[in-house]
Amino acid sequence: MDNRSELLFTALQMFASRGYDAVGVQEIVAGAGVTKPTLYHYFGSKRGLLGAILTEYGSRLYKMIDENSLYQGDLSLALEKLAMAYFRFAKVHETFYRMQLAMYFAGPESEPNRMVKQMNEEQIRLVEALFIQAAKNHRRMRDRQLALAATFVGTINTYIGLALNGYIELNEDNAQQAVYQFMHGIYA
Amino acid sequence: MDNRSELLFTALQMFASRGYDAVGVQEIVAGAGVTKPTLYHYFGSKRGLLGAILTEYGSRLYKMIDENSLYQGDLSLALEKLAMAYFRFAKVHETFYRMQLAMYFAGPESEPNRMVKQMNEEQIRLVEALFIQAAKNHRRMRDRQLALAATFVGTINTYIGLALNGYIELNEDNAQQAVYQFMHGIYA
DNA sequence: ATATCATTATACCAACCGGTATAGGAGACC
DNA sequence: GGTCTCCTATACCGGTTGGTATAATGATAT
Repeated sequence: MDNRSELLFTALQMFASRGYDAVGVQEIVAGAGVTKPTLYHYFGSKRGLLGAILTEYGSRLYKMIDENSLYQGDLSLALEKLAMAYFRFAKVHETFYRMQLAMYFAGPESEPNRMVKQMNEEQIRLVEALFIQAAKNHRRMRDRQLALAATFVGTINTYIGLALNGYIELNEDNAQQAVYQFMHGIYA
Repeated sequence: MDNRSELLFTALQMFASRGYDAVGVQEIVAGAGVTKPTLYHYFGSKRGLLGAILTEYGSRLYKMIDENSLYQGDLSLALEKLAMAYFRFAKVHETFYRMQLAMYFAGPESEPNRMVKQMNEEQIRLVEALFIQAAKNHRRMRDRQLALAATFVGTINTYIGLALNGYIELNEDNAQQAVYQFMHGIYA
């Protein structure tokens, strides 16, 4: 693995387990087996390194959403597929998902939060597209698509958060339950 | 306000908005209008300061749960009252709730996370008591009370998290919706 | 009056923070 | 062979980190 990837991977691991601010640049380069100028050559700054991580995995996340938000008349079915895809993504990229979730809830005046929030908004916008499609058949959803998308992603993240802390598992049953709960919320 | 309270309040504010690690001890004492030895006299360390914050507000949180988890035959009603109490608490102690939520999702090897997790587990244990009471009438809930309590608190926190980020409001409607969703999850 | 004790300030510590100036090595192109 | 460009190491920067040794303060108890 080249030095750039080594740095990305090492930093992600450390940020996820101990937090962005608690990890020093020196630690990262030591863990990656390089020296500081190498890091600053590729990423320019510590922020830049985090940005590269978010860009790298963020694009995969967007792609995942895009490929799994196909509405074909059955909203429950579409959401179940999307929920399962989210669960799979969180399992495959567990470290990244943990880091991203932590930063989403981090202090609103912290750099990590600002950066992740952008990613989250794009994410919600993509999910919103699904609800906009579905709104053609579901009148009650009109003009609420953004809030619905945010709530849906929030629900999914609740489950993933619980799983990351060992309370539940990310299986098909829980995906169905999440969607079932969510759908009842819509029509309530 | 005495120096101890001043320090507690200032630190809470700063931790919530920028994160535990991003805030220096020097900054806190400057914000509180005192000097370092004062902080170390009262709290012993930066960790100790965080611990004091968690103890102070944690006890209020426990008290709130205790006073609002009375099961009298109607689980939905009990959960709605509890959800509303949570919402009120999060609104009154918004800064604390934001900080606590951030730390709950923070890296599992970070000190703040370890400290907050203890509080969270106690919290869930208290909510579990409500489900244990209710399980006498609801057979399907037996042996699942802990997971149910965790999921319920998770659901509540999702709503509070969404509200903290401006997506929804913490009103009675949303409390009812949260409980409604949650209940449908139970019987699914 | 004096001893006691909690509280607070001045001044300091080594270690580490993110970041960089300089230069050397390596492969590609001419 | 020379030179150009990309990459990386040594060594260093000022500033800040969490934490502390020492001593002065001021109120209280005797």
